[in-house]
Amino acid sequence: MSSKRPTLARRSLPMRPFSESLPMALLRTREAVMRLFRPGLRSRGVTEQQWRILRALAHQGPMEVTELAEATFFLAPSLSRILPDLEQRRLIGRRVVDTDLRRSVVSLQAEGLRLITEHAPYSEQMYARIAKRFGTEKLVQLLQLLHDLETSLGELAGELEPDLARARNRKPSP
Amino acid sequence: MSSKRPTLARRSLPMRPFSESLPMALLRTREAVMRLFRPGLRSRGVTEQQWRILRALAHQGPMEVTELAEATFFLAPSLSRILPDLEQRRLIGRRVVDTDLRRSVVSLQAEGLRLITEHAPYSEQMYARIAKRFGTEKLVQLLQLLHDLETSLGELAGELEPDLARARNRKPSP
DNA sequence: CGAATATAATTATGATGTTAATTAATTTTC
DNA sequence: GAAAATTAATTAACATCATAATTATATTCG
Repeated sequence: MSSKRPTLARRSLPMRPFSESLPMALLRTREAVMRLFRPGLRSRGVTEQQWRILRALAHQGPMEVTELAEATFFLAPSLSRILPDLEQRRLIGRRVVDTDLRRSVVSLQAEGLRLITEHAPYSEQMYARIAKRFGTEKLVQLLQLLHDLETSLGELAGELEPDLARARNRKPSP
Repeated sequence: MSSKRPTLARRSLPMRPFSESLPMALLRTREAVMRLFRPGLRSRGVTEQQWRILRALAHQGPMEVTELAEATFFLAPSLSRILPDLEQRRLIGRRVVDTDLRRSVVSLQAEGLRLITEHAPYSEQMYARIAKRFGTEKLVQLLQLLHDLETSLGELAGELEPDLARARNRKPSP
C-alpha cells in the first residue's frame, strides 16, 4: 500500500521560470530594502506606512485626503484608519474645507516635522550606504527603469482596459 | 477665530524627494504590474498568493512547507492558512514525511497542474505585451539590477546586523 | 425648488502579513 | 536513556489591505 504516487510532470511548462517573475522580483527586492529601513523607523515609533504619509506631507505640503491617497499610494480606507492615530499623536493636523464640508485638508504639525528632521539623516545615511555598495549609477539606472516601466504599464493598462474588465467580471470556473 | 495657522516650513528638508524613494518606486511598479495580471488570475478563482504557490510547485516540484515558504517568500503562518484551502480544492496534496513526522511535503495535484497549464498562456501573453511595450532588453536589464540589488542589500544587512538590532530594540521616544 | 446623481470620506468585511506563543516531534548532551 | 534544547508547523492576536457598502454633502437638471 506504500506505492509512491507518480510526481506530476512539471518540466517544460508553458511559462517562464518562477525566478524570472517580475512581480516576485519586485516584492523580494522591496522587502530587502525595507529590512534595512524598518528598524530605524521603529525606533522612532512610526511604521513604514506612517512614515510614507509624513514624508509626503513634508515634501508636498498640506493636501486633501484624496490627494494624499494618490501621493502615498494608499487606498482611501487605509488612510481613514491611519490618519486618526497620527492626528492624536499631534504629528499631523486636519481641518475641514469650509467650501466643501466633505473634504478635509491634512497637514504636518510641528511634532511631525520634528520627527522627520530628526530621522531624515539616519534614512539618508542608509541610502548612502546602499548607493555605495550597489553603485550610485546603477541605483539611478534602476530608478529610471522602474519609472519607465510604470509608465509603460500604465499605457498598456489603458489599452487593455476592456479586456481586463471582461476578465475581472468572468466568474471563476466552478 | 478663523485665522489660518501658518503652514510649517517644508522645503529643503534634509532628505531626498519622495518621488526618488526606492521602496516607494518598487511598490508602485509592482502594483502596476499586478494590475495587469490580477484580473486573469481572478477569473480562474485563484489569488495572487495562491498562484505563487502553485507556480513554485509546478516549477520546482514537491517541497516541504519550509522550502515552499522560502521559495514563495511567504512566512510560515501565511502558508498554514493558505495551504488547507488549496488542498480542499484538490489543487495540491500533502503527505507527512515518514522519517520526520513534523514535516510534510506539498505537491501539485492533477487539478493544480491543469489550472497552471490552462492559465500560463494568458500570463505569458501578458508578459510578452509588457516586453514588447517596455523593451525586452530593458526588462532583462531591470531583472538583473533587481537581483544585484537584492544581493547587495543582503550583504549590507549582514554587516549592519548589530546596528539594526540595536535600533530595533531601542524604545520609541515617549 | 427638489428629486436624482455624483463625490469625499468612513465603516464593514474578509483575506493577508507579522510577531509571538504553542504544539508536536526530533536531536543533543550528559 | 532521559532531561534539555532545537526544529517544523500551526494557532493566536493584532495591524493592514482590498473591495464593497454606507454616510454625509454637493451638484445637476427637470
